[in-house]
Amino acid sequence: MTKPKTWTLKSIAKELGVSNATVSNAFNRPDQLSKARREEILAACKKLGYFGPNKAAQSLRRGTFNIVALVLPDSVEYMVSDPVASSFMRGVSAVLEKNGINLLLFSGNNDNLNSVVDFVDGFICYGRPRNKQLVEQLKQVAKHVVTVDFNIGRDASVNVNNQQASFDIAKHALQKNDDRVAILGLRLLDNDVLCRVYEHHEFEAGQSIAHQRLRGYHQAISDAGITLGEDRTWNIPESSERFASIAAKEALSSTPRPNVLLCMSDLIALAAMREALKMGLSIPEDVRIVGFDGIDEGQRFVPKLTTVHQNSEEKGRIAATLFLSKEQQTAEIDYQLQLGQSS
Amino acid sequence: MTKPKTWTLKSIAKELGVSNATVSNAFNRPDQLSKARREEILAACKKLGYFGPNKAAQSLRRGTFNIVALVLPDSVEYMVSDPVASSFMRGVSAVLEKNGINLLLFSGNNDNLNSVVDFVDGFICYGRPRNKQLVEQLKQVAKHVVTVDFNIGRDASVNVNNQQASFDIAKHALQKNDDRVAILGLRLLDNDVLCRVYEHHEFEAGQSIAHQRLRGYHQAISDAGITLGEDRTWNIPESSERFASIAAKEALSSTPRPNVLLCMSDLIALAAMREALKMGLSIPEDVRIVGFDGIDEGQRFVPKLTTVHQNSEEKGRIAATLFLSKEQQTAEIDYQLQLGQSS
DNA sequence: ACCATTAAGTAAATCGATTAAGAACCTACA
DNA sequence: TGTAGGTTCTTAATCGATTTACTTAATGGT
Repeated sequence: MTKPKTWTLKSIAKELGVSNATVSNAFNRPDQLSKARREEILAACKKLGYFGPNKAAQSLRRGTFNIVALVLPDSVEYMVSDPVASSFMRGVSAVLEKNGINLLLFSGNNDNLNSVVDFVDGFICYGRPRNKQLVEQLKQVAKHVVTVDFNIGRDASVNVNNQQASFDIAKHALQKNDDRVAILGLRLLDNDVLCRVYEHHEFEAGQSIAHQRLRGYHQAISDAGITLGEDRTWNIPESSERFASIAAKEALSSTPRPNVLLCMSDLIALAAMREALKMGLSIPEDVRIVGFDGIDEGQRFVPKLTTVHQNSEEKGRIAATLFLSKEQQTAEIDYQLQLGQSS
Repeated sequence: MTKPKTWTLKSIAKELGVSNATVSNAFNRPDQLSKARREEILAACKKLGYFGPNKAAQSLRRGTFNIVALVLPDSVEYMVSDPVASSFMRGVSAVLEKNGINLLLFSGNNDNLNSVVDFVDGFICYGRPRNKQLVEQLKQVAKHVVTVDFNIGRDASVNVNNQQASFDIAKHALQKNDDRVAILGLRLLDNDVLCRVYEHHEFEAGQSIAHQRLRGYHQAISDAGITLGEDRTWNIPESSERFASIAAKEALSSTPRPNVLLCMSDLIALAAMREALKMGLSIPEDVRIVGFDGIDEGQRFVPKLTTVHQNSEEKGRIAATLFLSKEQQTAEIDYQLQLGQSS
């Protein structure tokens, strides 16, 4: 009597001699049919091997998917390499998993939301996507959007006060007004290359994390009565060991040799410490180094890294919770200075 | 003249005074209509703000999704914490991204494939999912399945010879027949607790990675003429610093104190090295420690970790490529012994 | 001038479900 | 006894597309 190899609601209904609607209701609206009928239907389905309504069809009809797209700043590849980003993802997924919602990874390199927008309930964007077109689309897309670490005036956003935090850590690192400062910046420029940055005025109003942090540094530097040289800022295109080492080596060999290194990520700071030690410099006597993020490895390194700790996992949890509640609000999350022996 | 706030193929067709089919063809089958008509339609769509056929509807009709589910052994949370797993994901995503395919993360704790099966083209399973029901469903699901590091007789699989690799590394670590060996195993048991493992015979035929590695160790140990004590094996439920430290401390304080520690992951080995150093032991003089995986941090640690390097990223790339090609085959990938100063 | 192709476009079935509206029957209360 | 209300179930429209089979007109070869 089993007809199709793959059952559908319709074929099940025909098989059992009831209407489509009744089978659907058996799964979705128990109050719409008698208890006896319902159990009879469910039992038959289990026996026949029908596991319930097709989710894709269900979603098309209902317009809900139980899937949220996590929009990454860059490729998925980059994301899982970065401990901070990983923590964030951990937080997000913990909350979503608990709510039976699946996570779709979406690279910030894509130039079109299109390939996923019709499959998801909305978007959680972790950092400004590298592709500008994507940003424009996110501003307009007719689904729920939560942004993290940047703001495009959408439904909700989660932020750390990067400028204040950078100010605090820089202030801590700077001691005398003849300190020789260099900045190892992360993604100050969009050009994907490792280089020094000479023009600073364009960052005054920038909204990216890097620009916010840079302003914090600048403020602390000028408060300390120091004038930052024009060629004392490096742009590192991604938070990787390779680029960071090159930049650090370059900075530490430049004249005048810096005795304070302000690094925009812990990964960069760790690479810088390794290079400094390799060059025979002592930390913090010859050069003081501070990071940003608060990753585990920084606390295990000798000397222990001084950095700004931000609880990325918590950030992820908040972002996901905000998404689920559909509230419209902006959450600012805390940070703490984590003092080590590197400064 | 613009009627709906959100355009559909149908409303576009009506607006332009052509049939449904023609609009669809304009997007999907250029050869089915005149070039002029096609360009006219596409231009009109762009102007009206219709971005092309709804993907969910398209997928329902076509039965293809451009989404593959990555089935994780455990929670998403765990996955991104583990550097080896992250590398794997990096490899997978690099290949998929290039092919315009999106990645849906699916936790191995789920007890039902159901919530995603209707949304994806198939599954790439990284390691045996923790939930047994999931395994059963994967065996039967009517979509393409590629398994990695385990085998359920589905379409394709990618494996490392764990047993051989473990044999090799253990052989290297063992030097004399009075060596006192302890094993820090990862997920030997399914019970989620940190404990010693006394019963070994149940592992003889086990197919999990942990069991394969254990057999490799056992073989090397017996080849070296050593008898492994009944209480010399620990089960660590997950590759985390916390659990690993506790187990390592316990092992290193046990009697007789081991002078060889075979660790089933680098994360465990690193934790063990930290504990050993903290206890004032020298490595490798007092205790030789070897790991498995070949993560970056192991190579930066002092002393450098001796381990089995497996190219996880490559593994990911192969798995994804195999998935896309829909070939039916089993790939075995290489590993290398990476000699450091820890043994 | 005739028939066979080819091109361009349309009508209608279909993918697998949900749900508003209504039919049929039963109960109960005034 | 008539009617209001409640159950239980069905009919049919709908979500937003794709695709097969068909119509019509134009082209070309002999």
